[in-house]
Amino acid sequence: MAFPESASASLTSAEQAYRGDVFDAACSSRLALELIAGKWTLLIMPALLPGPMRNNALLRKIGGISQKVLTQTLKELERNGLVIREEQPGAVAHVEYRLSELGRTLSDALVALDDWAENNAAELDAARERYDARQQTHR
Amino acid sequence: MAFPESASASLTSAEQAYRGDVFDAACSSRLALELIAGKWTLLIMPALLPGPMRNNALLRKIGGISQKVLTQTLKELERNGLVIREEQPGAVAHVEYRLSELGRTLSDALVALDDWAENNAAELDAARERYDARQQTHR
DNA sequence: CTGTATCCTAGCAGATACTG
DNA sequence: CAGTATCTGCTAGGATACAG
Repeated sequence: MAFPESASASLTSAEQAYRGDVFDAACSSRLALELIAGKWTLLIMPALLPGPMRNNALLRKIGGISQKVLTQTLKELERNGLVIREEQPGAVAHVEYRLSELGRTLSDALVALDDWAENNAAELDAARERYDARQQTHR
Repeated sequence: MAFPESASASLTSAEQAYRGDVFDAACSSRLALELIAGKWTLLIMPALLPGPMRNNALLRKIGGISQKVLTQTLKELERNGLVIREEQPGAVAHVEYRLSELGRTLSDALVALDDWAENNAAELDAARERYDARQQTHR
């Protein structure tokens, strides 16, 4: 659950000493997994890879997300140290979001997934059609 | 949204020429993304990477999953052509699940995510604690 | 052993309106 | 522009019992 705390007050190089097991429901790596498994995390993080982005820009870039969910997800990502929120000085409100170092390493892995989805979506569609057609005839 | 691509031979030409955009809510690659974004998909697929597994073995290996959700998720993965379900002959019921070719390519990407989660869970924990402590003092 | 069939509930997430 | 505040529907998912 929370046994890495003893050796990781500041997390220098001793952080590699700990390795979790995602298959263990009680392991905190499960929390990490559930965070990054979120359907919006998979889009927000890669969207920030090219550079910092503002709220509205993200809203426009990520089709289908609502303002509320975007804010919620960004806040959760910030809380976990993956995204950095920065209020820019000025008269009008101006906030930028960018990836942390840690966030960038995650984004790389997520981009691979996005690419996989884009490249294999058609094959999945075809498989679904085949499966559903088979069910039709069998029942 | 159309790219020339020489992919799998089992696909029709129309399917081969298609490349999606996950940022487009209407694109079918979104469906693919949502499928693989599921918290259980991220565990089931890598669990099958070493070799075929039976229902009960998966149930034991994947901590926290229920029989119902396991069956549900496996069926959805089978429907999308990622997992193959095979009933073994015999007196007692005996079913094995294994990855398809397509599924194996996805699993590789998912394992990378699992590894990331395991290696960085401690750092996420620390970030959360820092963030929550800051909120405590600021309010 | 491998599921199916219900019932049921917490919380995710959409729509809408308002604030600094 | 960048959020917050509600209200609310939906459905993922847990518990349990039963079936092939």
